[in-house]
Amino acid sequence: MKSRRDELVDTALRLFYKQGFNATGIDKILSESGVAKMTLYKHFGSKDELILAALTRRDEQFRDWLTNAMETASPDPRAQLLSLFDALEKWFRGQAFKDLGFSGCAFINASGEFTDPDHPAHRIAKQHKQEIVDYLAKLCTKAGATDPETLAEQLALLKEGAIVTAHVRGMPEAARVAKTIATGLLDAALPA
Amino acid sequence: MKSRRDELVDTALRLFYKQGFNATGIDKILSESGVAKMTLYKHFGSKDELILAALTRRDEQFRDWLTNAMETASPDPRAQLLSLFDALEKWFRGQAFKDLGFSGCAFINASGEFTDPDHPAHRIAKQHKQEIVDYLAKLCTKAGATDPETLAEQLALLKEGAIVTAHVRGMPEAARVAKTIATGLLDAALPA
DNA sequence: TGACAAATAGACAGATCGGTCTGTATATAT
DNA sequence: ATATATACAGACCGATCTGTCTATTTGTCA
Repeated sequence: MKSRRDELVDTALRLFYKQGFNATGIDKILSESGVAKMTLYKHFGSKDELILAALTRRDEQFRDWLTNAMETASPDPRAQLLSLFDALEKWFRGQAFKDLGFSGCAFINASGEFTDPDHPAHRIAKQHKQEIVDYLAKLCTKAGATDPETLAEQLALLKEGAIVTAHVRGMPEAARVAKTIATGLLDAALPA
Repeated sequence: MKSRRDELVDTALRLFYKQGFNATGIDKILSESGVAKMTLYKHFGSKDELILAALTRRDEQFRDWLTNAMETASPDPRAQLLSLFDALEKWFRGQAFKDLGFSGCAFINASGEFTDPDHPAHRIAKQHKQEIVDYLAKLCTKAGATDPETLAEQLALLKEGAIVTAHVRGMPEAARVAKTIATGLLDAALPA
């Protein structure tokens, strides 16, 4: 059973993601979640704190989904790395996070609204991206890459490019463009 | 000499870019530009129209800068394509658009605040990205690529990945990560 | 000098914002 | 049954938002 706090965070995440952070008012979150205003301010000190809680929830949710998708795709680390882009395409096409749809990356969006790198929301975004790079580097090591960190940075950059292209241009097939490049990188960087 | 309209659009672009669209109020644009409110509403029917004008200005400004940087870098189309990433790194480090600094891509940011693909701001963003792809495809053709459209899409995706990585993670060296990948793509796709 | 266009300052309206407060209802546990 | 914690509804506050209005000033051209 969901707590009132969970109800708030889930509703906030959904609205922030679809309509933006600054454009989403407290009152809309309250009416859509059916929670009273005082309850919000018992759990969170301010709207800003609710934003951070929503982003933290998204971080867990997204990385759980991604690592699960990649690890169930294949036992082979090389194939797992490539399956990243298959998972992305499903996301772009609205087949993951069905209650949220696809409105780009919540962390890229947050960094766009809070451009100051010291803003807490921007810091969470940076941390989220770093954790994904670290996860990819782990897989690259398992796959036998001689320079797993560099390879992970390259794959992560392809991921970001695919997300932006899919969202701004409405082009979910960007995932396959990225996958093609990634295949070439893995062929060159991994032992046959 | 700058018209009052230009003064408004330039100030609006600077504030929208640094602080976000929804977070920037009309009054701040007016006070920083020294323009009266009625003058704004004579030139533009609403804040939304000013947003569109600012994005349109940014489109011209950015593509002028980019194509100029690439075409002055070398007469060779292959080298021009690679110099895209040198230009990006200068941008990331704040050495281009000195009055604006670097706060990510204004069009990615706009798409993040106006996620609806039918929103006029999102449409302008999509169009901006498409025009850059078309320009890259033209250069790829000149460089002798057998499939210039695909190559252009790949290079554009690398560009988007570099921008996001540089902004969200504060990592201007992402331009070189992208350039390394691009070099491999060009080596494989262009005649020796 | 006089007419006209454009921009100015600033009050104002109506809505919405984030956040505070009071008072009531509900549910659990002793 | 009573005490306690939690959440409810909703009024309320000051600030801010976009957009409208009036009245005044500035600059230009004839």
